[in-house]
Amino acid sequence: MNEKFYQLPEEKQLRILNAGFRVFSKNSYRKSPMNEIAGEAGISKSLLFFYFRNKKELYLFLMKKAEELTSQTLRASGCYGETDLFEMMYQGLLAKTDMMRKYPDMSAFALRAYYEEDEEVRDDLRRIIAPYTKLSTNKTLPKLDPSLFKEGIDLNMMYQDIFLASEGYMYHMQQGGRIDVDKVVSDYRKLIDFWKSLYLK
Amino acid sequence: MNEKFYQLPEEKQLRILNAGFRVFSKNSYRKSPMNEIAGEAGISKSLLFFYFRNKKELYLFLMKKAEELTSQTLRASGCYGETDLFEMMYQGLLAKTDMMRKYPDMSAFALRAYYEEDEEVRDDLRRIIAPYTKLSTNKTLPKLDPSLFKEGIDLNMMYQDIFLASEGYMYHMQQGGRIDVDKVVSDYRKLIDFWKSLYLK
DNA sequence: ATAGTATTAACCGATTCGGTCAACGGAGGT
DNA sequence: ACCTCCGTTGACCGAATCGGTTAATACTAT
Repeated sequence: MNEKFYQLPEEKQLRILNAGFRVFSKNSYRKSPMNEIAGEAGISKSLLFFYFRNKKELYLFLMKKAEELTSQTLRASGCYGETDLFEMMYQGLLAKTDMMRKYPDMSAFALRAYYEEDEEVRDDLRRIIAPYTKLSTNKTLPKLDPSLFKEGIDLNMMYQDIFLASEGYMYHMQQGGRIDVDKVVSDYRKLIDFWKSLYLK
Repeated sequence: MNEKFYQLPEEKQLRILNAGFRVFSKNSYRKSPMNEIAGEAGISKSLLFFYFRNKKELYLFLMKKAEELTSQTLRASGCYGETDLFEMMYQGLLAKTDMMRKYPDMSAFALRAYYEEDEEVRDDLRRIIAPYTKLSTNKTLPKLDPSLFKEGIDLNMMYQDIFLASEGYMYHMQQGGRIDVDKVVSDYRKLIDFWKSLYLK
């Protein structure tokens, strides 16, 4: 892509990025026209083609950006340093919501790109996603200190419970256009506290 | 639509329905071509236009079919007659999985149609969805007998927990192509039993 | 004015779209 | 063998859309 893109005022860069995320997240790669992205970003199609040589380049650029932003945000959130399982999940969701404020459609875009099958981009796509693919084994619970939890609790089931509910939250957030992010966060915090009182000694 | 459609062997009807659900669920109404649906169903585009006068008619027919099938299946599942909250949710998920076996992409289609904004179908769509819209207040908990549950449990939070986790399950099921429906059901059953041991006296 | 840069309208050839229509093929009936 | 009916299709149409190019415009600093 054209280096000039980075010299743009940040607000304009953001508009273009988000327009790309938005359009590509709603339809497949092939069914997402460049002029629609340009229109959403408030620029002309020609200018979009000036910054990105072709559609494929823009698409892959967006994917790289998404991967880079998520891993960076997640690392900076401190959720990996958390020892308390519940606080760790809370920090994780906090990080995600922060990103959703700045890039509302990025996660939807990434999710869709993950399953994109179009031969024009498939291979290069897999190459970008590859490292992230193995990491998605987070359905299995991390190591926990059983002495912290009430007796008789099936920790495996507990983790499934809170993991699925958290995913249900994320699902809610992405569904149906705009939502009150702050309310979601505070609701989730309440749920976390509920779980703590339920499971912790 | 053409009455001849109903005279088709059921297997062929099913193929056409599912092809429509599939294609319309992956892209917006405008970006879902008729020839793609025909190809997916294994018939020619001409024949598809023989059964359905135009794209709009097919789309609305599918929506009506989806609404009709879900409400009917849900009613027949007996989940409304259940008094036990947990068993009620289990029956509800059972009904949904049964439908997913026969119409794998119907719920994804219905979900997407719910937010479809294309002016060509928007108004007629709303008219079909309207009754179902008010009903979606199931985020608030039904009436429960507190004496059945352990003391000190915040029933409101408990319901949010299991409701969200259930949605997380449904989310899992729809995501990422084909999955083992039977495994999902048995996993969910385990989770239900876990909740019972956790919350019930 | 000038030079350089950011931005666009207009255009191009190729493809796709919704929809039509004449024709094909097979299964009786005569 | 011929006819007829009917499910089905390939070929076609005009319009729209697509990715991408280019020549010209608007803007800005000198």
